[in-house]
This record gives sequence, C-alpha cells and structure tokens, in this order.
Amino acid sequence: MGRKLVIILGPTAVGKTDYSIHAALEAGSPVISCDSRQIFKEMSIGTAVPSKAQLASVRHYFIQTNSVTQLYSAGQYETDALSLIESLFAHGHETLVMTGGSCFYIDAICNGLDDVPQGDSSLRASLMAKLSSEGVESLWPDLKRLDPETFASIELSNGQRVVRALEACIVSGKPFSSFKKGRKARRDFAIEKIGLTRPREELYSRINKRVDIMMEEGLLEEAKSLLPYREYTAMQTVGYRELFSYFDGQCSLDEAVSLIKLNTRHYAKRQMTWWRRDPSILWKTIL
RNA sequence: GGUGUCGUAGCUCAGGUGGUAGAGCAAUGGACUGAAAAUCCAUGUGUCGCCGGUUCAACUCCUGCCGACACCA
Repeated sequence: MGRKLVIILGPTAVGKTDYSIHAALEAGSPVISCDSRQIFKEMSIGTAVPSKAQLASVRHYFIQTNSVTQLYSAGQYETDALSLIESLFAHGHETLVMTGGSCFYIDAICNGLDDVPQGDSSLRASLMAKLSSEGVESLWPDLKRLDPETFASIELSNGQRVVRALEACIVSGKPFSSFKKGRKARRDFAIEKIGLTRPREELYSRINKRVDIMMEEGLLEEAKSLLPYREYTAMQTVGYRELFSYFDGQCSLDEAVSLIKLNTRHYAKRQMTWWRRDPSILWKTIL
C-alpha cells in the first residue's frame, strides 16, 4: 500500500479528539491537528484543546505551537503541514492521521492554495479603515478598475473578500484573478476523508453542555487573562469575543454564555454547509 | 371585587380611517483560494386569545368570556 493521509473531520463538539486518537494509535501515526484556533498557545479552555492525558497518549502536532500575536493563515498552515507530512512519510510512516474542523485549512491541504501575493499589514490596515469608515461601496470602483473579473464574481457585500482581492491587486500590480490557476494541487499521497456527524439536535445539545463545562473549567478567567491580546485577529474566536463584550459591560454574563452557545451552533452549521458539497467524505454517524 | 392596559411568527414587538399582516432575533439553506471559530448572502401563512354581533368584507369596530400586567379597594 502507498502513503495515505486520513483526515478525520466534523463539526465542533462532535467528538473528533477521541476518535482521532484511537485512529492514530491504531495506525501508529501521530495526530496532525488541523485547527485554526487550537494552534495558539494562549487559548486552551475555549478552544477545547485535547487534555494533557490525551496529548500524552499520542504525539500531536500543531497544538498550541504558535502565538496569537503572530498572524497565522491557511496558506501558512498548508506549507507547515505539508512539510511535516513529507518528513513523517520519509521517516517510514505509511498512514498519517490528521484531524480538525477548520474547513478552509483542510481544503488547503487537499487541494492547495494558489500563490497569491499578500499585502503588507499597513496596506491592509488602510483598506480596512476605509471599509469601516466609508463602507464596502467605497472600495468597489478600485476593484472594478484593477480586476473586473473578480469584481464580477465575488460577493461584493463581503468587505473582507473585497479587501483581500484589492490588496493582492495593489501589491502585485496584477489582477487578483490572474493568480488563480483553477486547478487543484497534486499530492503524492492518497487522501481519505472521514466525516464524523451526529443528529443535529444532539450536536447542539453537546455544544451547549460543552460551553457550560468550559465555564466551570475557568473560561471566564482565561478570557480575562487574554484581554491584552483582544485586538489580535486570532482572538476573533467564539468563546472569547463574547466574554470580552461582557467585560465591556455590553451584556450580562448569562447573555454572554448564551451567545457563546449560539455562535458555536452557528459555527457548526457553517462547517456542515462547507462539507455537504464534498462527495469524497465518508460519513460516520456517531450515536 | 372595581378600573385601565395588553393578548399578532419559536421569542421580542410593529401595524392598519375595516379589504385576512411585517421587522429584529432565532431557525433553515447557501457562499467561501493566506483573518476562515473569520466574513458574507438568501428564506417570513401565522387559528392576529376565545365565542358571538355589526358589515359585501373584521385581525382591525362592538358585547361577553378567558389570560397577563398595573393601579384602586
């Protein structure tokens, strides 16, 4: 048999951690995490990082290795994870287990991202400033001029997308769309996707319960200690932003907790929407 | 017991000189090429509390009843 990457995916709180540890032990593989938030060392309770015991049972990668103070991205993850995967295969592994719920990151590993230039932080900052003060519409003329193709194809009301496209056009002097190859990257290993799922009602009640447990475990204190970092993009994370607004006096603690549950449910729903269109996923219902 | 206000979508509430109703949130569906736990888009039929009356027509006006709240006893 050839080299194979098994990706265990599924909505938040479905039960990926336990499942992937078992799968990894069986395959003699470490667990390669594919989670855009568990990668940050500052957060642990709110991101449901694996427990110490779980981490001790199998070698994990990309768990709490980076700082929220440093921008991380799907592109960065693609590079980092691919090189790790290559080296693990080179050291004799035949099957590797990856797990996580970050759809875009998983996609980057499976299909690759095109090589699109990134704007520097000051360019992005100025575009973002214009976005928030004058609205998306104010960015349209520039995008239309620099990249009519993208202008015609993206959701123009999505400010983040417009800024991203515009920033690529400006730094490169070429249209954002010209960087898109329109074909998937080739990987020299097989990919098998296993999707974990549960009946929606049950998933939602697991989410609600997990948030209560997080609060018991001290999420409030953790969030308070992270207040100094709140401006970093990585802190735009469910479980923290709601508590930040509680600290600001914008809502009661109960309201903040309810909002965490709600936003987590919304997140799970978006994850399912993303994966629903992927026919290559082998779904397993956990009961 | 009396008086008053209210009773409209899962929730909070709009509305109409009488022509069977609409917002926010929730919920559901969707998008997604370096912020992705982010960001964005779409979808609103519900005995307008119940029974009767007036009317061509009542959720809207009127009688009564039930329920909630407030005040007075």
